[in-house]
Amino acid sequence: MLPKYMVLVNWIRDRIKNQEFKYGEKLASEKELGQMFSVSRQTVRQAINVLVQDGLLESRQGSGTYVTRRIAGKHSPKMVVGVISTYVNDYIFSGILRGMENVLTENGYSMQLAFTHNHIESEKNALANMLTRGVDGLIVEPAKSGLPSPNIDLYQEALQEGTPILFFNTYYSSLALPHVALDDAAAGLAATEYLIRAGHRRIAGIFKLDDYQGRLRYAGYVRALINAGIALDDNLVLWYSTEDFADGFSTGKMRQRLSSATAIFCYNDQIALKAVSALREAGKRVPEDVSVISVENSDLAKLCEVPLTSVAHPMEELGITAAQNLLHLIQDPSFKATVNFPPHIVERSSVCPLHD
Amino acid sequence: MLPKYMVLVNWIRDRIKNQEFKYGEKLASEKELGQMFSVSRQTVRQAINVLVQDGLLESRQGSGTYVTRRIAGKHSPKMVVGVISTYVNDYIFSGILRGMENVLTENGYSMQLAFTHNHIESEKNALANMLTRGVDGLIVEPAKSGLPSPNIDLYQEALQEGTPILFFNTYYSSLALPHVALDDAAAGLAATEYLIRAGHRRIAGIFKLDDYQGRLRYAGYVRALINAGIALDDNLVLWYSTEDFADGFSTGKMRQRLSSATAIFCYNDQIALKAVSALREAGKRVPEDVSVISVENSDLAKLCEVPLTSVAHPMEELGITAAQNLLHLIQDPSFKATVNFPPHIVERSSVCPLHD
DNA sequence: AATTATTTGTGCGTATGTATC
DNA sequence: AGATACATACGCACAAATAAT
Repeated sequence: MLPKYMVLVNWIRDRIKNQEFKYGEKLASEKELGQMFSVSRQTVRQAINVLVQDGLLESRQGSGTYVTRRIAGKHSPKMVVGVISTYVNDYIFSGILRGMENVLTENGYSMQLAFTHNHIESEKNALANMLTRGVDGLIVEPAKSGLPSPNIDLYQEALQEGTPILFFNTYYSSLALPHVALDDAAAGLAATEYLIRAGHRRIAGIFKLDDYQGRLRYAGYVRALINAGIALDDNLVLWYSTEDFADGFSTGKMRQRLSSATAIFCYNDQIALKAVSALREAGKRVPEDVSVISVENSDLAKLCEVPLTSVAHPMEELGITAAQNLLHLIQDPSFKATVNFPPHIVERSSVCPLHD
Repeated sequence: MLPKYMVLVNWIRDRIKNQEFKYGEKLASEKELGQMFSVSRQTVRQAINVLVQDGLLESRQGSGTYVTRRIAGKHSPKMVVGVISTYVNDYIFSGILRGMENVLTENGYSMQLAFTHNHIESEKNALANMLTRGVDGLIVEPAKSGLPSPNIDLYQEALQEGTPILFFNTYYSSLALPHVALDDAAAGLAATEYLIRAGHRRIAGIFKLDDYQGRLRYAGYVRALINAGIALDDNLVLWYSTEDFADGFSTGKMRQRLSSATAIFCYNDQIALKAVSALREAGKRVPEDVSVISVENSDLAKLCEVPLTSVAHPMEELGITAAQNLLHLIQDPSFKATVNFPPHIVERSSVCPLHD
């Protein structure tokens, strides 16, 4: 049997959640509430006290009891932004982090950081932790964005509590939340068109299947082929997952499936380097026999033996934009924060024109 | 006029502060307290309620009211560790971060991160922020560790509040706080001895002056020379600061000062590469004319034109150890957390034996 | 500018319920 | 089973702050 004061607590809390009692609004007086619920004034006070401790209500002697104003009110801003990313060691992430950190500290915010290693369970823990602890906003690179997410309820909960969320690098297509990312479809399109312009027609593609970026880059790749009137050959398309790569991706499969291609579009620099070694094992030279293009433009791409032509990732700029837009969102929840960065190809020496 | 219940609140709070009421101890019953202070039981309850909300007391129905048992400090554990580092983009830091993050999340902690860019003022802000917000412990790479720090009072404040502090990479020699770092003196010693064993005697050194690591590596360098009976030539020693490097360190000075050296010990890979280009501009070859050894063993050292022989930095291991030891310190403030990692030279091709 | 009604804050007395020892 | 302690609940009175008249 729920105590009377708890019944009242729940009644008020529900009404605040449903926006029926809006921020800043004045509650009925203690006497009135007591009459409404046929309880004593002391009981009403006990209920109100719980919600004051919770930070949902604020009592002003002689005036009344008010629903706490979220913006510019007493509901103290924590000045902390939660950042959840997939990988620490990722080359791209250190650039993004640099950008975010500059913007956040300049604006007096500090950053709470967690990594998911692209595991759903870690993401769940990180989200729960941030929500419990309380952050003013979340910047998240979702885990396994290419697959349906079981953490959607946690994201919803955060939104209901008024915590703005901004995705970066990738996003869940099923959630209508803002994101800041490289335009991955355009990147796939541009890279594939680049190969087509160099005369290639048998163009293979290697894509990551559990990240939504992979799907989008694949979509761009397919569109480029269709636009050029080239039939899509499923044998030339290879999908891999986070776990595949960790297990030591077998290059045997690569050699076999890609043997007839004259060019390969690779999901990122890391997999591109794997592809290059696989090709070398098969006795093929890059770029003379097979051209390779990738996405990321990391140090790896610059410094490896055959410097890779690659679609640049706007790391630092992306981090800056993400942080700025989240801060906007904190001020104004209706702010349109989505940004897609157009791709930009950095030419090096891993692609050459096809000559038969 | 203070309300009666507040008088009681203060009375109890004082007694807890003075250890007169100890952790876990049972308080007098509400009725008794009421009689003692000649107030009603309701008033006593109101006072107790304030302290329960404060986390100082805990009421158990049917049993009594108890002083909250707490772990070595004023506040309940937040399960958050603050990490303050100098640079985001630093190659070493991403490895350290990876190690720390793994340990912290495995133990249910989250990480609040801030960067100082090696500026004292940023460090001050970061520290103040962490202390205000409340963290269970701090892992700090101090800024300008080679110079006297004006932030010492903030560190003291944190310690007084019972927040353990662990330094990493470097430390303030004036503060008796634990640290986890590469043994920089031993690194300087080992690297210089390596050059001496290769027959070099005119060995220059380039050191960073505002980081304590620079001083220690210099100390190791000097010791190696003395041990080998080589007189220290001040003309062969070059000092630079964070700001010098940011301004675009002039290679002219380097060329001039180092012209007579046959080998150079460099503070890190970054400055070593600067030195290599300076030598090249002066028409000297590395390693044929001048040998170069550095500290860091970054990707840069591996991938640059003349791969650098370098003292390896135990990045990930250091991060793991730092996080583990901080967690130990949180449990047991008397834990000896200091670790100095022995240096370990990775041989590449930037050093060759002296032949006249 | 002073008054008054309203609203919350403080404080007490009492009664009953329920968990613990 | 009984004594004790906290939990819930009601009623009343007055103080202090606020807002409207």
